[in-house]
Amino acid sequence: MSMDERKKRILQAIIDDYIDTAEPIGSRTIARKHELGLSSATIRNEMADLEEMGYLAQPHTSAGRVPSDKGYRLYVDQLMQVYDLQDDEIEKIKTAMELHINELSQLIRQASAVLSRFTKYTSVAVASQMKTSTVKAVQLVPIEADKAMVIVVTNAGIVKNNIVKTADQLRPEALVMISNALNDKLGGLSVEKANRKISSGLVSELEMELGIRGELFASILSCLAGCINQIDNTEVYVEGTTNVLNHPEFRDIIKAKEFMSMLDEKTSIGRIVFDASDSEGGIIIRIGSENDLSDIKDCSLVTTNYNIANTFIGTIGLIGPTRMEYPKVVSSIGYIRKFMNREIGRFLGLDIDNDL
Amino acid sequence: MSMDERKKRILQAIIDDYIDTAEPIGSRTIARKHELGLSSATIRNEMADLEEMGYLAQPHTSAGRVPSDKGYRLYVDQLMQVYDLQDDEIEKIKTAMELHINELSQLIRQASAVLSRFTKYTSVAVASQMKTSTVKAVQLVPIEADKAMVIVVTNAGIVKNNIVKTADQLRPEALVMISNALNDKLGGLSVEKANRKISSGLVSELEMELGIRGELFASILSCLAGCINQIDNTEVYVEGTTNVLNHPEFRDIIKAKEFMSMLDEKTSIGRIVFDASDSEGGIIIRIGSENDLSDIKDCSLVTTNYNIANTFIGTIGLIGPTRMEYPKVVSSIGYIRKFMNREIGRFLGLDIDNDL
DNA sequence: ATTAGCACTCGACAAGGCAGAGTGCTAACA
DNA sequence: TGTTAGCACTCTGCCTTGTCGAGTGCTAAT
Repeated sequence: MSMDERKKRILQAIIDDYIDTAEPIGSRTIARKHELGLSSATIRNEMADLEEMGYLAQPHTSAGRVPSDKGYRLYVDQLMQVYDLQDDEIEKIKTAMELHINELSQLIRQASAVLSRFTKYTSVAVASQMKTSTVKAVQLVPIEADKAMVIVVTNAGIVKNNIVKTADQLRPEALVMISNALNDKLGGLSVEKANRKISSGLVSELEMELGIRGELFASILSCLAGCINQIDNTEVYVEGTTNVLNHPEFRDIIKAKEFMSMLDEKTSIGRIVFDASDSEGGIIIRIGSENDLSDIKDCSLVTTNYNIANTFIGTIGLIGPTRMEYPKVVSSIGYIRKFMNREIGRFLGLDIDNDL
Repeated sequence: MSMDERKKRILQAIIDDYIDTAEPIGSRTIARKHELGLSSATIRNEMADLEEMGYLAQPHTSAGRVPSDKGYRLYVDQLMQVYDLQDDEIEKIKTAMELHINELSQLIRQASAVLSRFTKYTSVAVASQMKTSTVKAVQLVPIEADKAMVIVVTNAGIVKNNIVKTADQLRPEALVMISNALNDKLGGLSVEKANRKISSGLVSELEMELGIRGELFASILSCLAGCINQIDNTEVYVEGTTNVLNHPEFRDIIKAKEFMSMLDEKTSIGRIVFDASDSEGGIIIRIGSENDLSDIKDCSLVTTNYNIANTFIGTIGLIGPTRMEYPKVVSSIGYIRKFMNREIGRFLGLDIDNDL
């Protein structure tokens, strides 16, 4: 039995309908609603074939068919029709993203929120893998006689700061000296290297060069190390969790609860999304059991990476029932991705100008 | 008809049971489970009285009674027995709060999360009303030739920063001058006053004093204004939304959805929580219709303020069905409040030491 | 190869019946 | 006079039953 063109068209029709209605689809429905020029009986036979081939499943005898994960896979790979965002939809996204962005994380969160509101699914954004980031600037700011703020800026525009208690004897001028020395030593290093450098004798190195007693600024260095470690922390933003309640597959409150608890585990969902992301600019679709975690074996994940120039910054995606509106989801994510890349570039001052 | 002691004990028994079981309570249940030395018939008569007086309600004839808002009010005011946290519970909270706190907002979020996880209700924390904050330090940090970071620190330890594009001609030394001048001018001012000062001719004032052309640093000032405005932004943290799904009053998915959507409106729930907060150290309980917003007329809100010395910083609380475990909730919030106050003090370097 | 027809299956839904928990009322009791 | 026992009544939840509609597989005719 082979997968001929007719079977594909029937499968497509079934999946389209099922995505729409969430009800098992019967042969008559297809015969009526789609102009395939076939009777319900013929379609019935084809459907039996498709089931045997594993593309469809039957909840019970004498119900209609529902797509299997394998069916969805064929659908997203070959059958579904590209959905072009309408002008007004693009406008809607654009205005929703219109916001005074002050921090990179704000942009990411905003994008995540817009995506989930627009698609009515749950969005997950991971700002991760800052391991590739490099330290751009280190600065010490005196705040009070015995307190200073340590600030680290990375090339990706991430800013971390921390207040540290300093020795009373440290005068502001000394702070400036230390600050400059730190910039010299750490500027341009990757986060990992900077960390290693701090923990391997930077104190005594500076002690010699600056002529300041090490114990006076040791606390500053350990605080700095803390900041740098924070950079490496992957942040996970989940938006629109309540959207799942709109989908009939989560009508059962226990299912809904499971789903939401799973999303509350930010780190694990972050890992899943991150692991799902792949290579460069593509949009990755993971359907049901294709996902590693069994918790989401009834869900699909559509993700993409956002980045700047060639630096990978993070992943953003949507999660929903396997019965997802793939065409719309894919184009939405594609658009948001482009939008984010442009905004991030703009935010960091790289004037990349591509039209949207 | 008066509210004698016996009626109170019966009411207490009913509410205790109802909080436990979420089922309407009948006279026989009370007679059996509580040692009141009364028959079900007597209790029945008393219950009829309590209903007439408005403390109880009946879902329908021939069902048991449920407490009304008025009943809960009497309960929390006079009847409920103080719940003392067990040693192991305190330990649990303490270890959960054990965390390297780097930012004030992190502490608040953490406290909120712990509270919701411990009580199984939904927690809301508002870090708000920074209007009373004053500017402690302003700092400009050069990042690249034509970019600088503007940093503002307040007396409450809030830090905001922003990157700004500067004129090429501004040398780092000029930045230091401007920075110092800004500290002079704005240090100690309230957020509002600082804002007003910036917008009312600070540019020309500095131009004169420093001998630097105003247009060179106007962008810095507007960026600074942006930072200061951000300080004023109230942040709202909601944790444990999925907890509501555990309570039978939200078994209906529509109710659950309503509740969650309401919580998604961060600003409005923030306002409600904030409005509910009152005066100083007390714990405020708002039961059902006592709340201003009709959206939560089936919910109770238990809130308290956290602060440092005498400066009000924000509000934290729990939201759940009116059928709440008030005794446990109240003592949990009370404990978290003390804990936060101490940690905040410690974080800001005021070594207040009170045992917990 | 396709289609019409038919018998069969299964879930959804409404109607009816029953058991259990609770009430209000009345009359008896201490 | 307050308390209690007893009884008739009511309402919900649950289970059973019957019916309807959508869907299927199979067979025979086209």
